[in-house]
Amino acid sequence: MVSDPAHPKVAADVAAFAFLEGAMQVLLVRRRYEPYESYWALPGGGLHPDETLEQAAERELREETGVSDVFMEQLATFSEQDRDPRGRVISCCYLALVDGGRVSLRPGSDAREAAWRPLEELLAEIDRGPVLAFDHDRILQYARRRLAYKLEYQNVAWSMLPERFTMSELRHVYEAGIGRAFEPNNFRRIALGWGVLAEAGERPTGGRPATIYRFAEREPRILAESARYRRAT
Amino acid sequence: MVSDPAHPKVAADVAAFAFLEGAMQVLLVRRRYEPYESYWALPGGGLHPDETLEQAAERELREETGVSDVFMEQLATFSEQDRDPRGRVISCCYLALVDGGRVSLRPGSDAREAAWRPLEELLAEIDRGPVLAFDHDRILQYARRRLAYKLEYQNVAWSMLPERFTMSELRHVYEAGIGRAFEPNNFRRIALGWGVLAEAGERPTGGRPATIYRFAEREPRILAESARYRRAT
DNA sequence: GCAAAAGTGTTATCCCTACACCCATGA
DNA sequence: TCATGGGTGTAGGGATAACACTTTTGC
Repeated sequence: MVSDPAHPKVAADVAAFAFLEGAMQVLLVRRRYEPYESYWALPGGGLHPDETLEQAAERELREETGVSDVFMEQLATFSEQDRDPRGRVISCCYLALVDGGRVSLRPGSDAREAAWRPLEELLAEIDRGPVLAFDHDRILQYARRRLAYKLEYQNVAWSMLPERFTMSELRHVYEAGIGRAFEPNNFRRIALGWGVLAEAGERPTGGRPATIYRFAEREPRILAESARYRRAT
Repeated sequence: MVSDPAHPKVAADVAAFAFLEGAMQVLLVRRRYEPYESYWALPGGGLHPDETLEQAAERELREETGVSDVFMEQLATFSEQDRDPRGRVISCCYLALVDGGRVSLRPGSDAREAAWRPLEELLAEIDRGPVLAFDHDRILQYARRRLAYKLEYQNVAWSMLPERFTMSELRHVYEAGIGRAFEPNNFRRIALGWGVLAEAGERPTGGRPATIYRFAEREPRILAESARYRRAT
C-alpha cells in the first residue's frame, strides 16, 4: 500500500436513510474482507481519479448496495490518523435520503450483504458499546443529527417518499427523522404553509379517505426562516 | 509532482473572519508563487502526515498569517478535478472566527502579504467576476452563509470579541455577520435571554456609560431551539 | 441646556400549541 | 351504529417587532 504521507488515501462513505416499516432505517453493508471482516459498516470506498467525492459516494453506494439516484449532501470529512488500521485514510462522508420503496438492495462484491437497520435500535446499541467498523459509529451519530436538522430546514422529505403520499405519511417521516411526535393538525398547517405541496387525489384508508399530496417541485427549498430579533428598518 | 490518482494531494484552507473597523473582514494572503502568483487567496496548504485536517488548517493559518488560537469549524470539502491547475488537490475548508484586536498579522514565506479585507466589498467584487485564486471565490461565498447561520445558532461570537464588550459591540458583530440591522432593545433582550452573558463593569462612551459584558463560559452552546409544530405529548 | 449613546417599558400583533370537534368510510 | 382514520375550528398563551420614552454622560 502506498503511504506517501502528502498523498493519503481518500475515500467517500455514505449514511443512507429511508423510512421503512414505520421507522427510520439506515443502510449498512456487511464487510467481506479484513479489516473488520464481517462487521457492519456504512457503504463507501476509495475515490477514483476521474470523479469528485460526491460521484465516488454515489458510485460506492450503487456498487455496494444497488441503491442509486438519491438525494445526497456532504456531511463532514474525518481525518484522524488511526481511523483505519491499514494506514492513513481520509473519509468524506455523505448523507443520502432514499425512498425505501423504490430501491431494492443488491450487495456488491465487497459486501456479504446489504440491509436496512432500524436507526433508533442501532443508535441505542452504539450507546452501549462499539458496533460498526472503523469510526462509523461516530459518523452515524453525526449523520443522524444532520438528518433531523435537514428535515426541519428544507423540503427534502420528497426524497424519502413516493411520488404521491398522504399527510400522515409525510408526518411519519418527520416524526421518525426528527425523533419527536407532532400534533397532526399543526403539522398539516405548517406543511401546507411551505407552499410546496400540491393535491393529487384521494386514497381510501381504514376510515375517511386521505387526500393525496405530491411535491410540486422536487427542488431543495428552505422552509423556515429562523428570524430572531428582527431588523430595525 | 506525485499523481497517483488513488492518493490525491490533500489540503486545508481557512476562511477566517474578524470584526474590525465596524465591518466584517476576511483574512486573505497574497500568493508569492505560481499558480495564481500575486493573487489574493484564502490561507491554506497541504496536509502533513502527523496531523488531522483541523490541525493542518490551524498550522497553515498560523504559518501564513500569524493568526493562532481561534475558533475553528469544518465547512466542507471541495474535490472538483480542475480546482488546482497543478493537478488533483482535494481541499477541506474551515471557518475560523477571530478576535481581530487580539492578533497581529505576520505574513509567512508562501505569502507576500496578509491582510483583512472587508467582506461585503469583496463579495460584491466577486459578484462582478473572479477575484481570488483557485475556487476560493466560491468557498468564501459558502463560508459567508455559514458564518451568518453560525452566529444565530451558537454563542460563538465570543471568539470575535475581546474578553469584555458592550451590548452595542455584540450587536454590531451580529449585524455585520448576518447582514441585517437589529432593533437594539429587542436584540438586548434576546442576548440576555441566552443566559451566557455576565455583567463586568461599565465603560464610558460618548453618552451614558455602557454596561460591560463578558461570556460566562467560552463554550459553544446552542442558543435557540427551532421548535416548530411541536409534539403531541 | 443640548447632543449622544445606553438602557427601559409597553403594546399590538402574530404564531403556535393544545384540544375539542366534525367528516367519510368499512364492517 | 360503531370504530377508524382523516380533516377542521378556535381559544389561550407566549414571543416579538416596533416605537416611544428615560437615564447618564460630555461639551
